[in-house]
Amino acid sequence: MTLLRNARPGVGPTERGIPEATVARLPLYLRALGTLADAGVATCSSVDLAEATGVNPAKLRKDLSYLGSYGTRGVGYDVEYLRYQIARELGQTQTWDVVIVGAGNLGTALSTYQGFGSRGISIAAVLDADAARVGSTVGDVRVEPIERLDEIVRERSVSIAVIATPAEAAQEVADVLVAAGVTSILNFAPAVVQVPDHVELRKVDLSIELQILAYHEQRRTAAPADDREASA
Amino acid sequence: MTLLRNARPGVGPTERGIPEATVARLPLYLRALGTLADAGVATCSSVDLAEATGVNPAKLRKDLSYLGSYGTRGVGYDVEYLRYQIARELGQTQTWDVVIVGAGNLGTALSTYQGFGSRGISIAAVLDADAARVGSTVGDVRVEPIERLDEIVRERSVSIAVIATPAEAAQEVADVLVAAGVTSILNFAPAVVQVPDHVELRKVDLSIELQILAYHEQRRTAAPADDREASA
DNA sequence: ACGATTTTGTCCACGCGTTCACAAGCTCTT
DNA sequence: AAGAGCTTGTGAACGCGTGGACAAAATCGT
Repeated sequence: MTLLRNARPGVGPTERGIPEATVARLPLYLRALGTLADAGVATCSSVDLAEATGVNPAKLRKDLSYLGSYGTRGVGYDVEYLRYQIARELGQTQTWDVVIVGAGNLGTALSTYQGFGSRGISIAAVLDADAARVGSTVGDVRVEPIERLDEIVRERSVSIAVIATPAEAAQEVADVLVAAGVTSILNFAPAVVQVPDHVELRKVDLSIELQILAYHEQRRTAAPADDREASA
Repeated sequence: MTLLRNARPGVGPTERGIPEATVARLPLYLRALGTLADAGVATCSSVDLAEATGVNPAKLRKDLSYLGSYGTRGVGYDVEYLRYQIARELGQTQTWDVVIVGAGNLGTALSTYQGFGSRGISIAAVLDADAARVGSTVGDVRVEPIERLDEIVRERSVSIAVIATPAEAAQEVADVLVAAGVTSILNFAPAVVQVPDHVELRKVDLSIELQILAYHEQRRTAAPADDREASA
């Protein structure tokens, strides 16, 4: 009866339309479950997991309920079983080849990030437009020239890419990626990038995050001595 | 008349309680306005700005209306004037000293990020626990030993800090930061960090972002040939 | 075997954010 | 000077996400 969640009317149930907010938290649960498993814990309650992840217990249970009924009332969740189910839901039973465009500090940070491997992510290639960087090695892979981007994406059927270039290059890179068949892009460049509807685009802007913090700091310090320009 | 927005009843107006979602978009508008100003554009409509930022025009107008009535009906917004108003609202009329903990690739990427300066952000110090990194230079500043963290934060009255350490060190670093008086933290370490209520904590997890993309890719490819384990 | 205890799964109410639609208000032309 | 044409600012409806509260269900102890 609660089916038809994200379904367009008349098309039939979209089946397992997990809310975006929930999807964003699943990796968090997965990480906590891994820690618990490493510690030898076999079973945990929603309250345990909630404390380990900083999430409200009711919210956590609701999140998990979207995947199915994997818990046991009165007992809790089997750590390994739940871990597998979340990993499967996130698509981590397979390995995803990811291309990273831009071998600056950020691109290098991503390329050398430990822990992608255990989460179904494999760095297929790192590319850069700067000839001085091409040929050097970051992590396990050699830096390729940007000209090979299209070729590499097609040959290896890469569907996920990361843009870690300067802002000026972002849109052009995105266009090449889309044309080559990439359908999910993570953009770190501080620029608005346009992609077709069928391409999933997420963006992370490090500068914006700091500006948000500065806003809160300003409000904090401005609040006590208010009055100025208040009513006007 | 539109005062008393986020006010708790009986306490009096909280004055300018701008929704969090709006605050997160203001830096985006600010960047676009900078681009327009550089291009010599004196005036722009909400539709222009919306296109430049990829935001719905109505949403953009509502966002700006939280700051005040800075537009002119029938005309649009004065680019320089609006730019100044948003910058002021975000606290960019002053400069915020920021401490970066961790001089790995990510910490280095942040330290060398161009464009913090023009957004009221100044890197006060970069610190690392690895003696091999201490003394080297990233951007303009020398890398300091982690032991000096408390001292530096107190001396320079730093209120904003970035954690770019391995996950294991994150909580300990956060504790030192909070004890030293930091009230806003941006955490890049893949770990759940606990801070007191009065401290603002934002987190960015590069691995989680990629896992979310992988989820969507999986759904995309799994959808056509469905049926498997569907109804059960 | 049965009641006490624990914990899940979910209903429901609330609040925030988004978007539409339109009145208010400004400029420009005639 | 008056109307035509824009564009802002906002009221109102809607939908999503959150969290409290509780019934359903499983285990444990006696």
